Amino acid sequence: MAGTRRPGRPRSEEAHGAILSAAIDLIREVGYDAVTMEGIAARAGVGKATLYRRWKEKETLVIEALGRIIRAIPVPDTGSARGDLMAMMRVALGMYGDPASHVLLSGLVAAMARSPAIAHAMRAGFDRAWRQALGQVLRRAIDRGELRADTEVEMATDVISGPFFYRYLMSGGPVDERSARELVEVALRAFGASGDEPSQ
Amino acid sequence: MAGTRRPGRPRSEEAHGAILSAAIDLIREVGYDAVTMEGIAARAGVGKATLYRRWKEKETLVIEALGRIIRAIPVPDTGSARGDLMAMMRVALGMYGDPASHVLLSGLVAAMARSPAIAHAMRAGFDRAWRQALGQVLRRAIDRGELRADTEVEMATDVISGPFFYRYLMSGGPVDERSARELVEVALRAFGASGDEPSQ
DNA sequence: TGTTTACGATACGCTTGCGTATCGGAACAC
DNA sequence: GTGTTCCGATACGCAAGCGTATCGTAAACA
Repeated sequence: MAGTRRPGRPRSEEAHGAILSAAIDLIREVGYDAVTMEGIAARAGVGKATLYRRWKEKETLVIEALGRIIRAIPVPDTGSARGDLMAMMRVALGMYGDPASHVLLSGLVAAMARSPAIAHAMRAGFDRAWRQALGQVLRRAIDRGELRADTEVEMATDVISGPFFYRYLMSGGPVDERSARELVEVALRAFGASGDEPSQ
Repeated sequence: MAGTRRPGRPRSEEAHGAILSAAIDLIREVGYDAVTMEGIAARAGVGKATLYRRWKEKETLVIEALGRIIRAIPVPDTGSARGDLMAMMRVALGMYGDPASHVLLSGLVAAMARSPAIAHAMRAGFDRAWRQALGQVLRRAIDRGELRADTEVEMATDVISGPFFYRYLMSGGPVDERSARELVEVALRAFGASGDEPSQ
């Protein structure tokens, strides 16, 4: 398998990358639904045939493109639950702070509702990376005794993640440093070990 | 103004309602983006001209249709913060429980990102009705001393609303009675007046 | 050098939805 | 009745994107 080599001109890695980049750019600009194969080809500077030689449909192309922009989220270790949670909130703020994220995220959320493959890619990518990092922060805080021993990590994760997601996509409420601090204090009150007094 | 009456056959109220119903049905089935004026007309059993006589574009038609399905949410009054919050959670469960809500909600979320008019209609409708009812529940609990006097109602609203929204549209986590109870207990620990001990 | 495959570009027929126009008939005011 | 407007239905030209096919050229291997 590894050594086999097809005759003829090999597929261009450069074109491959340019197509995936163009796809992501367009999803950010016009949203998933409005992205067309023609548009991707034009943006990437390649012919349509080059796209169809590699992907049968937009869906699989986009799934591969999503894989490119998902990065592992580094798990912060500041020594305290408060510091670690604020570090996680800043990761979220970085994502929400990019104006293009709105069209990108909402378009993909809509696509998830209609395409199980897109839903799987998003959950196994973005969502998983985020909740793994946050889950590790929470479990470490539980082990250190900063958070209640009976903390349900899944619920805590969603209590911390949900409010900004909801504000960003629905209510339009503030998604900023100040709200992040509020939210962390709320989480510490909700899940903090009894006896701990949240600071100011 | 009020007494003026145009000559000729009046516009059919029946057709008007049929069109709006058809629009909502289609948004639930295929999502906002995939809804077409032709599809709405066919589903409603009217001619396309009847649509264009009343609305210039899909956007304004949908906004009027949204107005039809938004209802005021009754503010529960069970006597306790826990009971009131659970009643509110059951309203949310009712909405999320309908499988068609997924395509409806996610499609509209995507449309909000591209259309300020849709965004306004959603925020002034669904979102406002929900957070007004929940806000009233929270303020009453604060007045009764069940919740901390310094509770930020906006943050509390989003801490309670966000997790299910996030699970429903992104992570796919459980949105059920059991999770609702967990979430209410979390909120009571986070915002409960000091000294109060959350039951079980 | 010859063979093979991919390259960018472009043309093709096809489908879908757009928004408008037109039709005979129906519902209202006068 | 007469005039006016709306009714459902349908035809129209237009634009966009689909997926395929076909150019001549470029890059690999034998």
